[in-house]
Amino acid sequence: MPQSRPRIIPEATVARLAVYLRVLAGLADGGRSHVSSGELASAAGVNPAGLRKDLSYLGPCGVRGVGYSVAGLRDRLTDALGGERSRPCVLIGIGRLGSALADYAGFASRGFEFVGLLDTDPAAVGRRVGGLPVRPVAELESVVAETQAAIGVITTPAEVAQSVCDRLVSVGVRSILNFAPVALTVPAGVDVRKVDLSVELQVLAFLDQQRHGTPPLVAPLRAAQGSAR
Amino acid sequence: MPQSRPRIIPEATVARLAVYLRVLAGLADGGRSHVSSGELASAAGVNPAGLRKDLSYLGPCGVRGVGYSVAGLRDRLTDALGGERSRPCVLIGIGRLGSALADYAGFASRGFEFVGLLDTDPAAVGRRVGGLPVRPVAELESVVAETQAAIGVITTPAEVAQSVCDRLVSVGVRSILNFAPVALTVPAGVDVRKVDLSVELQVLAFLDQQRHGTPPLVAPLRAAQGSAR
DNA sequence: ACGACTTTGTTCAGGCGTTCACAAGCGGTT
DNA sequence: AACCGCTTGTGAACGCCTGAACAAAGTCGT
Repeated sequence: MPQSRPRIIPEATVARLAVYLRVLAGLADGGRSHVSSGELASAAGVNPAGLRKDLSYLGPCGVRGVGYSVAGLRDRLTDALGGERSRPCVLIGIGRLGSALADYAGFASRGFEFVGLLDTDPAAVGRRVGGLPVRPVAELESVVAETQAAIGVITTPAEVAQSVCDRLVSVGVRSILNFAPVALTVPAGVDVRKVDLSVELQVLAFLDQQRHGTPPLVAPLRAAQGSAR
Repeated sequence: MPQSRPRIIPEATVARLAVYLRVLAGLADGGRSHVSSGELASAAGVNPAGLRKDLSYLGPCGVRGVGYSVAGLRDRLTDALGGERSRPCVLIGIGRLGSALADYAGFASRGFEFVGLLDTDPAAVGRRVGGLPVRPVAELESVVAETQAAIGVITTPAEVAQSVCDRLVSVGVRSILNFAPVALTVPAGVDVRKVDLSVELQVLAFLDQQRHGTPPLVAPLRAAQGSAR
């Protein structure tokens, strides 16, 4: 028997699998029973061949000549991405961004449930956000212990992000989503993903400048060089 | 003399340059005059050699044996990423996430200024968010024309994101940052960057399950897989 | 029942990004 | 003035991911 199931899946593929899953959920709601790789790829914004390669990491999921069963593939992807069980998350830093995340419906529908909201600001503590009371950040350790939170989301100012991260790790959180604009250092065995909104805008600005009207910007020290394009 | 200046800069490098710039700004505030690649790389969470390679796309920026001038490198990066001029942005979809972005201080400090906030909800229109009044989305075209907005940020529900995107493109916006969970299709010459919060969480969930739930299946040839990232 | 069409799954080559290792260059010291 | 240590900048190898072509397989029509 081939034990080819637990093939290692590239991280880039995992991210796309999550996108496919969302598209499939929409198709299932629309009553579709089958999809071709071409249609799925177009809806997800990727290459059809790449999509088939991504899915092939899960083993054969489709029927040749027909396509993929929407419900079947959805279930298989759900499984591969961690099942349907609810994943408890704690969120530290209930500012505007934190509040927005706390009651973003897109999380709950995918099995991510916020079970703890923490903030240092006494004015924020006690407020209810998304049906949950904000608690003082001093209770971080006890909240994680009570709720068995598996994922920590950091939306604090940059200065305190590392200390919050350290405290999360110390009580057993191994998955961290970081919105603070700093590079967190964590011990091996802990996964950190960083979302950096300013960087996204700055990449767009760079691409626009590069493509559009590239003025011959040159360092004042060196002589001017042509800016071909 | 080599005229190697307009080397193409990989997009991944551009994203990291933005991170270096932020770290340098912090160092400059702290009064530091010089940094080594090692220290900068550690603060940015990347490999020192990779950092030097990234910077080398801009031409020689450092002094051998000494390091990089904090102020000098900061200015050079600022220039490379589009200068210091303010970039006007419009934001469509003033829900909780949109409101959070609208007065996020991190954008303004990097030259990104929201000049138009748009929403369909009549209850939202007229509210002031971050010192700017919310206007009806019907005025999208005129707002972009008035303000010469260069970047569009979409935080609408998924269903209307494509139509908003089309309208932005039709009035000349060439850079779009999309928070809606759909793949936008745009004509050539338009750049779209997508931020997908659910996907980030789902990747974390997958990595956790993979590491935590399957010890014996996959051969741990590379033991102690560190996940520094 | 058979053939042809459709669509998947896989294999192969190409490009890109990352990492390591070394030579070049500058400042400080004797 | 020359040497030495330190740091940058770059060239090359490695691995990963992406994109395209091909074979396998199942279904529909006749």
